[in-house]
Amino acid sequence: MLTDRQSRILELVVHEYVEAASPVGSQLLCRKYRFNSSPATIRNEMADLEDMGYLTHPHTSSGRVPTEQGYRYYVETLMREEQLPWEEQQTIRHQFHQVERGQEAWVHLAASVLAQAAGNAAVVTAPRTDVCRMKHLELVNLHERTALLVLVLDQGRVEQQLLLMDESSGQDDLSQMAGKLNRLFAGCALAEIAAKDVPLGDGERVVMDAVASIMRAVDEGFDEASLDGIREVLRQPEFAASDRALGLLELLDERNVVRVLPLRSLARDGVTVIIGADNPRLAEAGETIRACSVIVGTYGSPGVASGALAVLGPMRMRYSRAIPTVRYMADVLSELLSGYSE
Amino acid sequence: MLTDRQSRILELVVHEYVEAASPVGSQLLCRKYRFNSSPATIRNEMADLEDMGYLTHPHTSSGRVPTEQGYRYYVETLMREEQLPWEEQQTIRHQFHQVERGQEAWVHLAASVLAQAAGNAAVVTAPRTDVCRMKHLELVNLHERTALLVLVLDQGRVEQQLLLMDESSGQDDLSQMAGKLNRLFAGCALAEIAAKDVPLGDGERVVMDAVASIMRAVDEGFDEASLDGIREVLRQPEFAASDRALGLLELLDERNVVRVLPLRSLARDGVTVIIGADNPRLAEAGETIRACSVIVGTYGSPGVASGALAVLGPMRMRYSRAIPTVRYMADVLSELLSGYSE
DNA sequence: GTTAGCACTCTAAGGACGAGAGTGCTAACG
DNA sequence: CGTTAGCACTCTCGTCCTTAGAGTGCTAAC
Repeated sequence: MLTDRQSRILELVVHEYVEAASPVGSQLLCRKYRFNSSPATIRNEMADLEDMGYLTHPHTSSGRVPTEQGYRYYVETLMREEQLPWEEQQTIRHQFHQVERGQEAWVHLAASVLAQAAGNAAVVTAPRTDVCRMKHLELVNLHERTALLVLVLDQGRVEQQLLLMDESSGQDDLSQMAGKLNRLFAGCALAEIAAKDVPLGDGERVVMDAVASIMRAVDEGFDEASLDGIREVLRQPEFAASDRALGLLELLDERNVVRVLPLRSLARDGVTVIIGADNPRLAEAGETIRACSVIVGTYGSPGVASGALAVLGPMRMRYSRAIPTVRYMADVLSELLSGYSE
Repeated sequence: MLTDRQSRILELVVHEYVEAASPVGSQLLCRKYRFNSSPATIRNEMADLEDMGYLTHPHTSSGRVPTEQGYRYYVETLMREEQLPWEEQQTIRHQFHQVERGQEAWVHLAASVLAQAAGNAAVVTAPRTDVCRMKHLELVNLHERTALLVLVLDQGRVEQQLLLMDESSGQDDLSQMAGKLNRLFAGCALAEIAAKDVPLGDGERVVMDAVASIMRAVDEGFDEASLDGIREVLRQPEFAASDRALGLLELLDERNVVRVLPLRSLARDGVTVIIGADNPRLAEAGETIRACSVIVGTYGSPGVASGALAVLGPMRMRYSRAIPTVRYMADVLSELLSGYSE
């Protein structure tokens, strides 16, 4: 257990290091924060904190830097979350004001807003249910035997697929077929479609096979996710070396973030903070992410539809700000989602 | 006009500098390429080439580096385009083999394949016609008064928009309305829809207003584009300094590449190579792009539907490889597109 | 016109050096 | 006994110097 003074010192070291990004020494702490102990005392305490594993030394004669454990203790015990200032809240809300452009755009926007608000990289996964249901399908004739299947799932997610039909059929035929399939299967989950076991014609078979394969991919596959704001992270001094920067870029490709950061399985109730190699799931993700922290939250409601959101930045991150931002953003997205779902 | 020997030297300097990324001196040229003139002679020629503006000196006593003008002369006059090796061709074609996931995915894939093949960043814009035509629209009931408009344009481009209807209507009402609007307007361009001047009900008005605004945005707005492979470029030594890297990342955001690189207006017939601040349209784009080159091509056929593709990399780029890659890729995309359009 | 020779220039890498910041230890203090 | 002043020690960082190496430009000879 830490004494009050030790706590105070640890807190200040974290605070100062997060702001200034350079190791913090006993004098600085003493002067800047009007500590009523002498530098020598602080040094002694720091040495103790180091023995306990909360601080380190980059080299013999430099100031102290928090360890992973130090950050963790700070976040769990010492930190006071800042309230998100009112204007900030308004700015966030405001950006969602005029958007009515479908789910994908919505997720993009959410990631971008979160990244900006948190000043770090942000990931937002699209909302989804446990098993998706087909809401509506449409067939559009593109070219002789080529048709476009447009499949609307619950939550307004839209998937498309090209179909090569056995025989060429006009738009009217296709519309009629779509109508029939909609009447039969609208509102069904994958299992229910299979259970119905309705006899289908050749063309209908092709369509429903495609539908099934899309729905299976959505059910089993990785979430659709949008990523934004890596630039903010790369601006930080820990990524000044270009090889590190490349490492991060390689890791955080929009196409595979969710593979590396399986947000849904990382998220617990409320907001979860993962510091460095904290989490076994992330430990394999390599060097780069071990120098980073991730703050994960969820939005929506478990029964109906839900998604996850996360802020990712260097371990030296302004947690007291980033955590409430994720919290607030989760609320906003939940609210918006409830206006979106059935 | 350059003498044969001068041409030879310029060619070798470009070649060597592109490969090794460090200024090339007279001795190296002499040894490595078994020149049958002495270093001194080469030095004299180099000095002449420098006077004529084809080469420069980073500092008094270093080897020579091509200037923009030097690269341009090389590309226009000296370069022999390499034939893309057959396996490479197959690799490219192969990657398009199994894709049937709609236009957006197609464009993404194209950008990714091009980036990989050229070893540089790549941009591909979605195919489009001069004015888009609506092919089909669909209305899906999401939530009381909220409906999702799914609009399929020609070339299979799908746009979505949420609609807030005046009064709540069931899926049946919506489908009926969609049917009517399809019968009226399917195949029409924006102007033709306006010209028809059909009297519409309140709900129909809302839908068609949304349709018109989407189509206007597509007609007038920037092309949809996909970007990939910036990492390849950042790996190059010219971007080792992290501020430069950040500059490039800022410039080449997927959301605004086309703003900076208006591919369609840059492209001429065939393949266009823009070296450095060559092109007045790019000159304003700032420092970063002035150190880069862009190779632009088009695909599709002007009357029907066409798009643009580009490779972007440092000015020190392997043109003899990148140019044929763009050329070949343009052919492949054209072929694929013709199977896609009406 | 070409080339050998040479003085000159500039970079890159390594070593020396002092200033500055910080530590750890010891001994004195309240 | 906890706290603190004092001090020697360590390590970084920027600067300066030096040296090796690569390359140039010029001149004079071939």
